[in-house]
Amino acid sequence: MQPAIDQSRHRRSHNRIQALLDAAAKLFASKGYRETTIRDIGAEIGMQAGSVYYHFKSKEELLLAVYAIAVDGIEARLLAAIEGIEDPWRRLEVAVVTHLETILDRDDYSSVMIGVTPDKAEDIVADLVALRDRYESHFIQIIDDLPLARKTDRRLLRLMLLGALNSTRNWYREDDKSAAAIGRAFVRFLREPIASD
Amino acid sequence: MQPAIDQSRHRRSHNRIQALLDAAAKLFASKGYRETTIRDIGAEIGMQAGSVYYHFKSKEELLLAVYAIAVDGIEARLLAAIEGIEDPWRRLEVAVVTHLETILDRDDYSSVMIGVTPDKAEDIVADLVALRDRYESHFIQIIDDLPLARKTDRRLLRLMLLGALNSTRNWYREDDKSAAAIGRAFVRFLREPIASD
Amino acid sequence: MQPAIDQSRHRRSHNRIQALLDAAAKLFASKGYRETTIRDIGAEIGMQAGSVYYHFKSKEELLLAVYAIAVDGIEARLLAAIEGIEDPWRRLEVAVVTHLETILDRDDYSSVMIGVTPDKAEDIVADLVALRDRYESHFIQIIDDLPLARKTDRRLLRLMLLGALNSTRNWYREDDKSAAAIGRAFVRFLREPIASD
Amino acid sequence: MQPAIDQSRHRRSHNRIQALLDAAAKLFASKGYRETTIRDIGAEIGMQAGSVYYHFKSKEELLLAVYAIAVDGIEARLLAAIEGIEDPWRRLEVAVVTHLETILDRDDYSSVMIGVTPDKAEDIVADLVALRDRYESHFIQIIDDLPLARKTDRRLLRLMLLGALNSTRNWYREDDKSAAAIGRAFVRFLREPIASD
DNA sequence: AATGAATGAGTCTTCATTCAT
DNA sequence: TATGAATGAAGACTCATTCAT
Repeated sequence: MQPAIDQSRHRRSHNRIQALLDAAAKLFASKGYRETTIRDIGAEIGMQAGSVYYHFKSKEELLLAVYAIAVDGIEARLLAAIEGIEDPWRRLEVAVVTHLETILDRDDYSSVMIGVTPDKAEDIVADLVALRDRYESHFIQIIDDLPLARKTDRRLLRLMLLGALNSTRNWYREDDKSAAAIGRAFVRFLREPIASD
Repeated sequence: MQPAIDQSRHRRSHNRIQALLDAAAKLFASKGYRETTIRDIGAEIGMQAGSVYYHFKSKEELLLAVYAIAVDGIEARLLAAIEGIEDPWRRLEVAVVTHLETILDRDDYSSVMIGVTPDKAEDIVADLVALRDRYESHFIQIIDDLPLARKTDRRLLRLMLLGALNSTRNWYREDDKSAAAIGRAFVRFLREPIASD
Repeated sequence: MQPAIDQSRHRRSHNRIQALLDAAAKLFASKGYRETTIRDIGAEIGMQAGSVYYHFKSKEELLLAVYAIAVDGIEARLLAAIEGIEDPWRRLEVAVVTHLETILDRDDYSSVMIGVTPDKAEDIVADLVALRDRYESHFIQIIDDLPLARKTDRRLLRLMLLGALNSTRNWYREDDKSAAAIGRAFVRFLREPIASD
Repeated sequence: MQPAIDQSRHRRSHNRIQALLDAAAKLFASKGYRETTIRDIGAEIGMQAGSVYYHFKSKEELLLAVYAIAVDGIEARLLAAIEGIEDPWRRLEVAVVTHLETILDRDDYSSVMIGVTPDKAEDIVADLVALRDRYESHFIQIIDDLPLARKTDRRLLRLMLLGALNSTRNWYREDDKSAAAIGRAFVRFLREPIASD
């Protein structure tokens, strides 16, 4: 008879948690983990610092939650994007473009995952790293499927590519080329000989 | 006859500043700027926190000094390494290898320059950025000299390369391939077609 | 029926702020602004130094609050005292006596206003001065209403009187004449010829 | 045989002490005792903070020295000024004008004496007060010599006058009336009835 | 007579966290 | 669910003072 009440409660609570996560993601992404205060996060959604602790038992826990959502999101996007694509090089290109679009379109969650190094939160480094690894495993797979010259160090290739990709957030500006264009260019640099003659 | 006296004086004081810089570089590099305490730095060389301020007027000033030394050092190494090399691709390779050897050999100073983003120190962002730019300008030059296919976006190429290079510090371990090997591989990935057939 | 609950809540919190203000007023008045520590103030009411910052965002803000209360209080007393008095000289006398009674009865707030020069708190000098000016404007008015010999420099007269009044706190002791007696004497010195013959 | 050497030494040292005193007086007068750093004082004359301690064994000792010189100076001026003047009211006027000219002409030493309350320096309060008292005793004398109406509280009169006089430094500006004019006005306010009719 | 270096106690302030309500 | 109040540990920085040289 009154599930509505509970539902609304749940929903409301869910909303608050969601709001909290969004606020945290936004601030962690823009100012950094250390530089963001629990107070800042609360203020963002009109909540008192103390209240945050009703939902998350520590700042690190909050970071972990954001990280988890980030990985879920970017991973889902990636898988959806490459699904059904057969050509290995095409798969890579799509994966790269998708990755870049996600982190450069100022998706706060992914930005946190890219921008906050796990070691900022001592007690959960392992979890954070595991999360990242889960996501990067897809790139391992994709690169493994590439028809490459014998002896190509695929690990190094992946590391080079991801390093380049993730550092785009340090210099990318709104008026730059599109994320997609940049992604395609990166793949082309690797695939086609860039030297003239 | 006894310039030694003056020298010892100078040397002692100079040593303390040097020790301070080394300690700061070490800690900034390993724990991060924000995460490092003036107390930490002092303790590292058996000096009281307050005493640090006799030599540097603020934590930011200390960071700036470390940054400056870092750039002086890595820039000098780079220029020395590529001097006299005519072939443009060879120049790039040497530059890349030198850069990597510097930052991966756990040279604390360079690590700070690579690892500490300028915006962590509000009052000196500009100086920090200027310092970085000075160093990166050499890569602009080197890449400009490369004989590349028309329409190659050289800026993007540089950004990709430096991004990949600098992110090596996030995954590089002692037992990995040598810095030189990694550097050469990176250049090869760009220069030669990696695809089979 | 139980507004008491809300009241007690409010009252409790209000009490802490009040207690804080009282403690600050007391210490600023007796030891001086610079000489008083946030720790001192907290200790006075059994509060941790850090906790003070929950209520006031800086030491200066606390001083400003004390100043504001001081002016509100002394101004209200003054206006109440002279209200309805028609005779200008009588008004002055009452004003002077009231002023003196307020600051000599060891009213901590007023003592802060009289004893702490605005320039001790850089960021709020202007506010402090404005507050003082608001109070002193009443004396300007009162002296303006006095029937004085042509050419009397009323500004100088006010400055002389207030200077004399406010410096009483430097020498006044409990066993001295009463504040009222002193005030009346001061006015008499100005109004009646003190010279014999 | 070589007193010259010693003399020059003495003289030189004397110069440094004098310079130190002047610097201290200047800074204590303009910024306040607490607000002035030993470093500030040293810097003013190109001397290291530590060196100050060769000449004065503590900051308080330095303040005491400044105070003493201040009193010697202002007292000498006062005595010289009133010497030979017979008329008691004229003596007062000259004393007042002289006092005002000394402290308003930005004589740093006297400003310190007027502006720095003895209690800022715990260990030497007594000495400071004694010094002040010595100077003020002359005003006691001068006022005692005034032909005043029976029952005039001469102590109160002196306190009022000195209070008014010394607080001029809080509001006096360059473009104000001259110190002498202000002094004469103050005396007139007391001597002649200011009321019209 | 003066300096350079360092000390150590103290200052304001910040912040993650706790907890009674 | 959430708040208000408070804590306590830590952090950057200051400054009178000391002392070997």
